Amino acid sequence: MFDLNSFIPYRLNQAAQQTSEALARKYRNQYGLTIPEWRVLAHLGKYDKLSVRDLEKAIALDRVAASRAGTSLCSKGWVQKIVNEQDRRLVEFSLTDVGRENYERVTLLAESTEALLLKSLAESDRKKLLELLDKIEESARQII
Amino acid sequence: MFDLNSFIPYRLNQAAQQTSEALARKYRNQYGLTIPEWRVLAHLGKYDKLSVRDLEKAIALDRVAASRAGTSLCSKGWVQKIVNEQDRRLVEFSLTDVGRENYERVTLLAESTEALLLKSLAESDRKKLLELLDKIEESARQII
DNA sequence: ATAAAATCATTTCAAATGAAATGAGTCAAG
DNA sequence: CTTGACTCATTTCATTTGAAATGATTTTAT
Repeated sequence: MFDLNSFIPYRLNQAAQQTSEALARKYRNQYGLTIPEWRVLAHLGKYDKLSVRDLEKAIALDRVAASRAGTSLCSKGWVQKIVNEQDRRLVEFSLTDVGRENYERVTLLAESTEALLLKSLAESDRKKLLELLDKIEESARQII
Repeated sequence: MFDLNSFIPYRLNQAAQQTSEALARKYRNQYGLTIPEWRVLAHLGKYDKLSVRDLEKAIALDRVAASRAGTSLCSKGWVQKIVNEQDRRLVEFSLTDVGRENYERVTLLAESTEALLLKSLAESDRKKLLELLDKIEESARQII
């Protein structure tokens, strides 16, 4: 008998949704941040300068969402947009000083929330999970 | 240095999205079915009679989505709605004969697609993954 | 018995989303 | 050079989504 509760795609969705909601509540309550904004922030913290296209590729936001999240972070004063002088089609997003400070804080919140999510898992489980997700994503990409 | 790619909530989202998209393509191409419709179908295959409220609780669709998916399956002729005579607020959804036939077919497609997703995993990995997702979901529910 | 509160499914409407259109800039071929 | 094909970010607009409103029914409290 088919059981949705042991059907991996469904369970991945459930787990993703539950964890995203938990995280989203934290970000929203403490920083008024959405998940797409957080992703842009997190990626800028690591890569310094990124165009909308870079973001689209790197963090699985479509370009409209990436553009909107970046613009919204700009209006918070956390991010600045600078047109690339070599190629004036490109808009480079980067963290402001305030953005960098908040990046540090939000990252701590993200990490502590992740720790709560993983509290009943061993460190080896975390590695194992990432490895399994890698394989599943790889297979998913091959399905037409 | 914080890395989004080893951040569990992000990776769960990625994996869920990739697998859902792969599945959704299959359902849409072969049966014109959406994911919410498939979930309702799958659950009706197992539980026979379900109200919108039952569906909401069981398969993580809000009641609007559940109602819409059920109604849409009705207009395909796969599902019927019958008002419960004991409690006339309740609308019981159940599979028609055609719906049951299609349930069998779609379930096979779901299982074969799942097998493709898991092709590089051992059977023990599948169990392990479900166990890890259980624990994470449980923890997520506890986060305010 | 009756009124108020609660529960149910659906509808409505405003917000979120994303595909296609737009406008700006670059590249490549002649 | 100049034209036409690309590539980029943003805007637009139609669709999707879900919170709140609605209308129907049941339960609870008096």
